[in-house]
Amino acid sequence: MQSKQAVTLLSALAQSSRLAVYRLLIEHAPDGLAASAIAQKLDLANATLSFHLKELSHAGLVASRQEGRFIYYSPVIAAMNELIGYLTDHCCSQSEGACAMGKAGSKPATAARPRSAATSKRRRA
Amino acid sequence: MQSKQAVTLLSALAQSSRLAVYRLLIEHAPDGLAASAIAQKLDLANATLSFHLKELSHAGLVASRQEGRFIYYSPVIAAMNELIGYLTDHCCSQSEGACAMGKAGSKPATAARPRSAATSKRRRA
DNA sequence: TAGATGATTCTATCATTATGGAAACGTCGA
DNA sequence: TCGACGTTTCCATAATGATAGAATCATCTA
Repeated sequence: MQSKQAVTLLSALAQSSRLAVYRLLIEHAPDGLAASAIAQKLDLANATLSFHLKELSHAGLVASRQEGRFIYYSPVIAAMNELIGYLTDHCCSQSEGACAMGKAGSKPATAARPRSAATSKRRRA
Repeated sequence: MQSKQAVTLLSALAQSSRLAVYRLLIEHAPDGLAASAIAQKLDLANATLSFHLKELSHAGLVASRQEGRFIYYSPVIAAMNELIGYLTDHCCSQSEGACAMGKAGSKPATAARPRSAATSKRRRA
């Protein structure tokens, strides 16, 4: 992944509504959610949500599939993986390998995760 | 880390000049670089660079120290760690733990061993 | 076919961000 | 004290982004 692509992904996530949409979709992966359900849960106007969904899908962070009248949106985990990989590759100074794996102490269960139940929460070995 | 903070960090990095500044600082960590050196290397006007440095430092991604007439900027690894941790915590669906550590699909060595990149020149994916 | 519903696009408006010249501020060496 | 230099702030301008009402498109049911 090159920087231009990274900027695209970062821009897509650097907006509170879009980040909320993405997080909501993650909670409902892999099936995803219909646009109307997202709009209702996040209290967004249809046009506004559609605008944000277009941004997210244009960045490759979400995918959509049609089912009847509904369009379901689901997160593209691979894109997020690439982004995290990019950040990891560029957050470490060569003099000290102080990146994510060395620290391991931030906070395992950050906030109340409704139904995640912290099952697969072991990030990094 | 909460979402608001994540949006702040993502916004700070979601701009090509700022991402380039941060990457440059990472290459010169932990000593950092003087603003004039950054401006010269990235071919940015002084005022523009100062604007971006303010953004980055306001987000907590870079720190500065004064040495005589020079002000040196260096990256704050902990902030990037927090961001990566946040993304990692929210990029995994609970149904499949497909995030960075379990997958190893996109990048051969990096995903499994998050340390690599800093030493090598070939950080492309 | 019509009607209802879900979703997007069109359009306008408002807000934020990016850029850089000019001026001001700080620090240094003489 | 001065002038040189590095950096930031002020300011105006241009570009981009966010928001949502209204219109449009698409799909289902009857």
